[in-house]
Amino acid sequence: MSIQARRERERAERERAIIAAARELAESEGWEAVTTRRLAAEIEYSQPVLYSHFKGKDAIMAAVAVEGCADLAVDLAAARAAATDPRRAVAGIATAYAAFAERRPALYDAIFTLPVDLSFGTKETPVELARAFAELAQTLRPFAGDDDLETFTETFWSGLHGLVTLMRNGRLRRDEHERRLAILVDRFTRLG
Amino acid sequence: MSIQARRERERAERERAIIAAARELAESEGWEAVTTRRLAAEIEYSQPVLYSHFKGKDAIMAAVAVEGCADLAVDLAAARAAATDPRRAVAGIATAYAAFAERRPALYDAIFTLPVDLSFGTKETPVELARAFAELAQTLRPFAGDDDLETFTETFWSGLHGLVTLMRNGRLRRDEHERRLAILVDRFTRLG
DNA sequence: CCAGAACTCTAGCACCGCTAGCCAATCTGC
DNA sequence: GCAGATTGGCTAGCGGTGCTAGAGTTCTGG
Repeated sequence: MSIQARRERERAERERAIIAAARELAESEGWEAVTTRRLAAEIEYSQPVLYSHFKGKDAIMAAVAVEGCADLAVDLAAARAAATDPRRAVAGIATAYAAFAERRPALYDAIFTLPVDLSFGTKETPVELARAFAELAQTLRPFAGDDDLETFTETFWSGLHGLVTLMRNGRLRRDEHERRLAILVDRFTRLG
Repeated sequence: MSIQARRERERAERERAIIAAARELAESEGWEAVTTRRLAAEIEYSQPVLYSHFKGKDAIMAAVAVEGCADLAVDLAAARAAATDPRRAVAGIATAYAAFAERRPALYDAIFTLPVDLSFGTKETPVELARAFAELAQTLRPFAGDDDLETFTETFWSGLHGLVTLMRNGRLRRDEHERRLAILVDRFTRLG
C-alpha cells in the first residue's frame, strides 16, 4: 500500500518536473527550443515517458499555460489592490498586464496565442484564468455603464491583448507603447 | 535578348505560382499543411526551386502576407466609402476588419500573428499595409481628439486585432462578438 | 519461487526545412 | 560550328521534429 503511494507520489513529482522543465526552457530559449527530446533529457527520462503523462506536446504546453494563468492572476490582483482610486486601478492593471506579457513572453504566448488545446471560451475555463479575468472585471465595474460587465471586460481585455501582441511582433512602434496604453485606459474609463 | 526576356517572364510567373499555391493551400487547409514539399508538388517543380525564388519558407509566407494586405486594404476602403456619417464609418470599417479576419483566417495570420520576417513597425512597412492603416486612420480622424492620430489609430487597431484573435482561439464567447465590436466602436467614437 | 503485470527503454517511422553536388541544356568566344 | 563556361533544375541526403511499436527489465501477488 505504501509502496503504491510512493509510486504515485514519484509520478506526480515527475509530472511537475516535466511542466517545470517545459516552462523554464520556454522562458529562457523560447518555445521553439522546447522539443520532446530536450524535455526528456532535462528530466532525465526517455522520450516516451512524456507520453505516459500527457497526450502530446500540446498538452504539456497547455499545462504550462494553466500555471501561467495563476501568475497572471496574482500580478493583476496585486495591481488592483495597490490602486488608490477606480481610474488609477484600471491604469495600473493595464500596466501590470502589459508588463506580464513583456516579462514572460513565452508564458503569455502559451496562454493566449499558441494553438494549444485549451478551449476556455465559456465551458471548462481553467479556474486560474477565471481569477485573472475576474480581477479585470472588478476593476472595470465602475466604468461599464449600461454595457454587460463581462462583455465590456472582454472588450477591454482584447484591447490589451492586441496592444501586447502587435507590439511584440514588431507591428507597432515600441516608443509609443505607454501612450497607447493611456489612450485605451482613457477611452474605457469615461463615464456617461 | 528576347530569350532572356522570356526567361525572366517565366521566372516571374513561377514566382507568382508559388505565392498563389501557398496562399490557396493555406486558405483551404491551414498553414500547417503548407510544406515546401507540397508547395513544390503543386507548382510541379522540385523543392530546391523554391529556394531560388525565396530565402526560405518564411519569405514565402511573407509574400503571401503582403498580398493579403492589399486585399485587406481594399475591404477597408470599400467599407469607408460606403459609410454615410463618420460614426457609422468607424462601425463599418470595424465590421469589415473583423469579417476579413473571419473569412480569411490563414491570410490574417500570415499578416499579423505568424512570426514571419516582416518588420513593419516603422521602417519598411509594405505599402499595401500602409494603405490599410491609412484607411483606418482617415476613418478615425474625427474622433482622435487631442491624441496623436497615428497612435490613436494603432490603439483602435489593436482593439480590433485582440477581438479577432482571441475569438478565433476560442478565448471569447462567440455569440457576444458583435456586442464587443459595438462597445469598442462606441468607446472610440465619443467626442470630448 | 515464479508467472504475470507494470513500467521504461531502444529503435524507428514519417515528416519537416533546407542544401550539396551532379547533370543536362544553354550561351559565349573563337 | 564547336569547345568551354555558365546556368538551372534535379536527386539524394542531413539533421531535426512529434510520436509509437515492441523489447526488456523490474516489481508484485499468489
